[in-house]
Amino acid sequence: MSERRKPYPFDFFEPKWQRIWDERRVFHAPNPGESSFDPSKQKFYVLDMFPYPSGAGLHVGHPEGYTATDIVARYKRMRGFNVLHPMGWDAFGLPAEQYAIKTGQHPAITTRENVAKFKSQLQRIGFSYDWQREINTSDPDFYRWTQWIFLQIYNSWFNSETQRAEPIRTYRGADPDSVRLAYVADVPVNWCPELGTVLANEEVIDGKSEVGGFPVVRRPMRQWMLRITAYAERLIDELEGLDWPEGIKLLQRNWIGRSDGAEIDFPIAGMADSVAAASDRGYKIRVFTTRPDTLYGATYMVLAPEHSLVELIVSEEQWPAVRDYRERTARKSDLERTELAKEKTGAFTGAFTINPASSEKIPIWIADYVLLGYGTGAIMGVPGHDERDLEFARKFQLPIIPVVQAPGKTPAESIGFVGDGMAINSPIIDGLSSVEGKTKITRWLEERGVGKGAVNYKLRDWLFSRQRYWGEPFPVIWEKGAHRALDENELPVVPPALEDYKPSGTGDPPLAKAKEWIRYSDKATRETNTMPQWAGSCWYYLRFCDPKNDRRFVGEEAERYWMGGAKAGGVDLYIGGTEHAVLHLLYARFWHKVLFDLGYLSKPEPFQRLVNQGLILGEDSQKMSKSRGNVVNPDTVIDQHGADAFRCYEMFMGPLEQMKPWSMRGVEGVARFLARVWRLIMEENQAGEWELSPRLREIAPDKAQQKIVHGTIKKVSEDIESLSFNTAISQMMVFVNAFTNAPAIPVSAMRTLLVLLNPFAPHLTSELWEKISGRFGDTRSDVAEQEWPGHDEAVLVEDEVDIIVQINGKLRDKLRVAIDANEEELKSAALDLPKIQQHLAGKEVRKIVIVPNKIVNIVAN
RNA sequence: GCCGAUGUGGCGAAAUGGCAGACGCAACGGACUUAAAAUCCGUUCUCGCUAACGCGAGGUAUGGGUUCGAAUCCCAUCAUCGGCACCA
Repeated sequence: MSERRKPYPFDFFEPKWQRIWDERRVFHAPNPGESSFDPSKQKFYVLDMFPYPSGAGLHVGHPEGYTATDIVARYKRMRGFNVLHPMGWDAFGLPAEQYAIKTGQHPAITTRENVAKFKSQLQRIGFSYDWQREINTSDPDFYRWTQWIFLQIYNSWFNSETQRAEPIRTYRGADPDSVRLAYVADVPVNWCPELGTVLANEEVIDGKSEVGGFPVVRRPMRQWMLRITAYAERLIDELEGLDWPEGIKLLQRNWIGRSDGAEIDFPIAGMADSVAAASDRGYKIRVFTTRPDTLYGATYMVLAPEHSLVELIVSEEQWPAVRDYRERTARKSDLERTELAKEKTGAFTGAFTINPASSEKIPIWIADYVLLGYGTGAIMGVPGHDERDLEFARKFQLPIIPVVQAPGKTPAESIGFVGDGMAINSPIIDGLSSVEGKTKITRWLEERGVGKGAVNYKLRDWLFSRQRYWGEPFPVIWEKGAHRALDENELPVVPPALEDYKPSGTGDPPLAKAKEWIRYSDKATRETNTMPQWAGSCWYYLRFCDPKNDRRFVGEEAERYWMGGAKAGGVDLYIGGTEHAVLHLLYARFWHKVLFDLGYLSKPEPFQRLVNQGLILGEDSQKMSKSRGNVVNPDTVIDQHGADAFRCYEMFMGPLEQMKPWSMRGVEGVARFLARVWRLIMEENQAGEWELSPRLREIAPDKAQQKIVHGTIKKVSEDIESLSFNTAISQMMVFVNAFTNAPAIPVSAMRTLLVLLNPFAPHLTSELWEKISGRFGDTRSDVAEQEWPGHDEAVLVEDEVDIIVQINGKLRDKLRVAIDANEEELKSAALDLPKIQQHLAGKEVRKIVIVPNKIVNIVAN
C-alpha cells in the first residue's frame, strides 16, 4: 500500500491538522473564571471511560466509544455549547503491577511508557480532547485527593433516619468506629495466593481471579471495608431519574438485590444439659424470610455452619458430627460450595426450637446452603414451598407440610409450589392470599414482639484494601492497635520507593517491607495496605472539571458549572463498555453520594446518560485475542487508510451498542467514500498535483440539490442526537452520490457537507474547508468553528407524493397525486387505476382504508 | 435454573404499524486503458411465467394471534450472546 498512491493525501494533512489543533489549543474548554470563558454558553460534559494503559496498546475496540463521544463533542461545540471532553489514565492497579513484575521494571516506569504509547495512539485518531485536563490516577497530585476523599468517608457515618452520610462528630453513640463508612473488619476474604492479594467478590469469577485466572481461597483477614450497604436503598431508588439503558439499571438492581420479608425470632427449646443454660438466658435465633406467610410450614431450622450460636446450642452427642461438618465446609473452596446440581449436605445439632406460630418443636440443623453473610445467617426450613428446603427435607427425611394451595391444585399437589396461592393449614391466615397472609402474619408477629417486617440486600460491604504495591496508600496510622486518620495537610501519603515491590505471599503487603516508611512516629506505624484499582475511577470525572486545583479536589465554581444542571446526574453523556455495568458504576455512584451528602457536590448522581458500546469482534467473528491472532491494531488501519477512514468505519459498522465484527473491506469502502468527497472538491492536474476542482462554482443549488442538502442536514443532526452514526454516514453517502456526476458543484452545498461531516472526518473536512476558503474567501476561520446548519422544512415539502394502493394489504399499484389530496380524491383516483380495476374484477369492495399522503387499502372479496 | 438482549440477502446493515433489503462490502457485466490498478456506469432476495418491456407467487429464526395492513405489537417454541446463580 505504501507504494501505491493514496486516494487522497491523508498522510500529509492528518498530522498537519493535529499539530494545528494542538498548537492553537482549539479544543480547550475554559472554566468559569478563565478569560476566554463565555457565561452565555451552556455546558456539555461528554465523557469516556478512561483506559487502563496496558502494555499491549490500543486495539480497535477502545476507539469505538471514543469516536462516538468525539463526534458528539465536536457536534455540540458547533451547536454553541462549552464542551468538556477530557481524557486521562487509570494507571494504578493489578495489571500494571503484574506486567511490571513480569518485565522486571518498576511499575512507575512501565506505566509512564504505556501512557505515552496510549496517548500518541489516541492523538493519531484526531480526538478533540482538552489535553490540558489530562489526569493520571497514579500521580500524587491526583491521588492526594483520592486519599482526601477516603478521609471524608472514614470521617462519616450513615444516619439511617435522614438516609444520609453525616460527619462522624454528629454521631451520639458510644463507639463511632462501629458506624464509620470506612471500617476495619476481620472477614473471610478471597485470598489469591498467586497474586498475593485479597480480591473483592466482584473480582472473583467461578472461584478464580478475574485477573490471571488463579485459584482463590477463603481466609479470614483484617481488612478495610466501605459501608456501601448503607446506600443500598438509595442506589436502587435513585437509578430512577437516570437515562441509562433499562438492562443496565436492572443489572444494578439485581446486584444490590433487595428482598422484602420479615425477621422472625425462634426461641430455643428444652434440650440437652449443655444448652439448658443457654436456653435459660433466653436464647433465640433470628431468621430472615421473604415468605412469612409460610411460617406454619417451617418444620426445621438451618443455621449457616459458621453461625456463632452453633457452639452454644449443639448437644454433646452431636458435637463430633457438627465439628466434622464445619471443618469440611471450611475447607471447601467457593467453587466447590457453589457447584451446580450438587447434593444438599448438613448435620443435626441436637437442639430444637419452637415454631412461634404452630408452637411445634422443630430440629435445628446446620448446612452450607445457608450463607452466613446473607440475612441473619439462619433460615426457617419450609420444604413445602421452597425448592432447596424441599430437597434438604427429602434427603434428611424431615416433615413436609403444605401451607400454600396452588390455584387449581389440591393441598398435596401444592407441595413444591413456590408461587402465590392461598394459605392453608395456617390457622391465623387460612384462606388469605399469599400477599395478605404476609401482611397479617407480620403484624401478628410484631404484636407479640417476636418478629418484624425487614428488608435485606444481596449487596455486601466493599472490601477496600489490597496487599499490593501499585495503589494509593491509606492515609491512616495505627497506634496501640487502634486506627487513626491522618490530617488533611499530611496528604499525599506517597508510597516508599521500594526496590522489591513483589507481593510477599504471606498476606503482608509489600509496603510492610519499607521499615523506615512504616514508622510514622515512636508509637505509631502506617497502614500498609493499598486501595483497589477502583478508587481512582470512582471520582476521576470530578477532577476533570478542575484538574490543576491544589486547594480542593475540585473547585466549587467549576463543579457547579460542569456537574450542575437540571437533571440528577452531572455528566451529560458517558460512554463505555458493559463490563463496568455494575462495579465501576456502582462504586462511583456510592462515592458521589457520600460527597453529595457531605455538601461537596451539586447533584446526587454522577452520570446522567449512559451508553454502552458493543464489543468489536475480529474478522472471524470471534472475540479479539492475541491467542486467536485476530487482533486489529488501529495504527495499521490508519497507516493504510487514514484516521478519518478509521473513525468513519468504526461508526459505519452498525449501531453503536451492538456487537459487530471488524472488516478491512468495510474500511476500504468508507475510505472510498471519503475519497469521493475529496474529489468533489479537488482534482488532479497533469503534474499529478491536487488542485481545486474547476467544477466548483458559486452557484445556487437546483431544487433537487437543495432537497438533498436540507434532507441531509436534518437526518445527520437527528442521527447524531440519537447516536445513530451509521445512518448519518449513509445519508452523507447518498448526498455525495447525488453530486458525483454534477457538471457544476455549488460551493454552498459543499460547505454544508463539510460542516456536517466534520465531526466524523475532522482532518479531511478541515483541509477541504481551508482549500475552499482560499479561493472563495468569505471566511478565514476553521471549519470546526462554524455554526451547525439548520434545515429548512419548506425545502423538503413535496408538491406531489406517491400513494401506495393496496388490495387486501397487498401492494397492487402506486398513485402520484398532489400532496394533501383529500380522502375522496384518493379513493376515486385509486379505484380508477386500470390495474386495480383488473384485480377487483368479480370482487365486492367491502371497505377502503385511507391514510392521507401514504396509502389506500381496498378491502374486497 | 432465573433475568436480559438479539435473530432480516453471500456479508455489515436499513426500515419500530403502511413500497422489506436504504447505505456499504462482495460478486457479475460494461465504459476508460496496450494492459492492470484506480475511477465511472449498470445488475444482484427466492421461485415461476414471458421473445421482451414486464407479470405473478413467496419471503424478515419457527408456529400461532391481534389488525384493513406486522420485520415492527402479543403468546409459545428454538438458537446465539451477556449477566446472575443455593441470596431464604
